[in-house]
Amino acid sequence: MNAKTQARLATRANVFKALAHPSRLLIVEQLAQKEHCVCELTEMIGADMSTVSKHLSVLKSAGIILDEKRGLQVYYRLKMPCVLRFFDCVGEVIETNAKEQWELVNLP
Amino acid sequence: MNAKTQARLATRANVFKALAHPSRLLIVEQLAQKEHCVCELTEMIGADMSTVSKHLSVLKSAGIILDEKRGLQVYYRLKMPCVLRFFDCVGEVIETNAKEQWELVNLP
DNA sequence: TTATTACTTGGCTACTTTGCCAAATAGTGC
DNA sequence: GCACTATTTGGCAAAGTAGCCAAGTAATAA
Repeated sequence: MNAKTQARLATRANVFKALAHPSRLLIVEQLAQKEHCVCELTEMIGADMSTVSKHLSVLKSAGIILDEKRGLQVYYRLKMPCVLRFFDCVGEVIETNAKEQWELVNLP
Repeated sequence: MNAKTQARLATRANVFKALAHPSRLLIVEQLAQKEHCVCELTEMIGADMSTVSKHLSVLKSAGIILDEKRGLQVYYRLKMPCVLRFFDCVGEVIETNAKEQWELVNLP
């Protein structure tokens, strides 16, 4: 594998890494509905605000979300709505797995 | 956030986690073309075979790929081709980021 | 200016992931 | 049976990630 391929794969892997956390998926789902300030997302997630802020910065660095300061609050919104298309397939993968698990237990 | 939502998000995050590594992305890309045995993938990735085998087991546990033993070799193939749809959007995210970086440097 | 609110950053510990090596397993052929 | 090849598994050290607290920054308001 050459250096260019290596770099391309690492860049792509970073986008997946940014989405590979339950709290960050919740953030993306919520921002898909409408923009939210950090305090609202903190409330939903139920973690320390500093923790949520760090999750937001991971998503922002990956280029998935955007921030805008308005007064004291910082509002975040989805920058790349195409990531939502991922979710259908992920759901499909999970359903297939669940079905196979079920069939393993309930043998005919 | 209730326990059910928590569980749903954790399950989904696992699928993204499985894809969040350059070597595993290469594996998915290659298996999208055709099935490959572990030795071929090891050759492409250029790591220890035990390392590649562990990457394959991560993808298999996530339900993304399938294995089939034929003689001495184990052949892997893509089980959920829908994950390939992710790649277009990831490419879009990366291009947008790159363009913005470029504009930051080359101010008008 | 000081106080207050909303958020981010630094620092630390606990936990997880990665990758190599060595050992174990499973087929094949003699 | 034995040797050989392809793959998986266990164990360990190094690197990376997550989350909390405390300290820092920035906007607002008194």
